[in-house]
Amino acid sequence: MILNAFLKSAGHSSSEELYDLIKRDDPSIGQATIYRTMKLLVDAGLARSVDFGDGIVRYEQKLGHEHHDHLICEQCGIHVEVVDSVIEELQEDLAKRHGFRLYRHKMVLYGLCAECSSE
Amino acid sequence: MILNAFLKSAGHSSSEELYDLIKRDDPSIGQATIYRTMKLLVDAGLARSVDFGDGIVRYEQKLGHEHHDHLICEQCGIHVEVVDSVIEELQEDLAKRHGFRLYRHKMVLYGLCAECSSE
DNA sequence: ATAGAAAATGATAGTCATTATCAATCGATT
DNA sequence: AATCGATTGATAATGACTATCATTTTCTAT
Repeated sequence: MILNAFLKSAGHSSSEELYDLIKRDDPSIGQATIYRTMKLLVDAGLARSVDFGDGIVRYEQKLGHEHHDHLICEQCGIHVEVVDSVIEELQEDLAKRHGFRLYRHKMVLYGLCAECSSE
Repeated sequence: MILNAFLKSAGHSSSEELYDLIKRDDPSIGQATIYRTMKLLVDAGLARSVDFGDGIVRYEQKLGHEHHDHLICEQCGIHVEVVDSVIEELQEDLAKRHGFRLYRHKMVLYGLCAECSSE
């Protein structure tokens, strides 16, 4: 049921948001179960957690959903998924230059989207 | 007093860490004051807050301390400040390509440092 | 089927970093 | 010195999340 709600939800949902959704179908569900299940989905490789820096863990689908970074508008909150393969390579190089073996990275770009810029 | 402790502290200190330091000189100080003051220092342009993704806000000096990103060893926790001007440019391009005006970004690379790799 | 073990659930209390509140103190200005 | 606003420290509150624990629910072996 939780998996279903998660898969149906487009974008990046928090456990809290999913809880509100699922409660509509089954008011008896507890939020601890949502938190637990989302962690399980991450372990199972179905979900990936993302950190936008606001203290809330959001989840996005992982299946057929390649790695990407995020571009967020600080005004309206809209977010775009982006990837730049050159940046990815340079990150590898950068880490290697410092003797690090790179496991993963987090990159979030904050700015103003076209809409909000023109206002 | 807080500013002093912050300036003396090398690297990235949390309010909590600064509190422990300052308490030694003045046990009467309250931690709320540290939290408040660190925010003031950020507003005043003396400090910059950094988010390593562990739920703790750390502060670094801003004066004469250019923008940079972070490379963190997931084993021993050591962190290195890095900059790659090409990456920075590409981030600008990337944002522009999506119609965004870029204000700032956050990039944290997680991996294993040379030390920890060789163990 | 069925008893007994193991896992999952919901309710709720607890964490932990941070923030709000509020009375007391400090400080500048008259 | 009196006044009024800003700052402080102590403490309660917040909010996202986690731990606990008694109670189902779900296996699994018989």
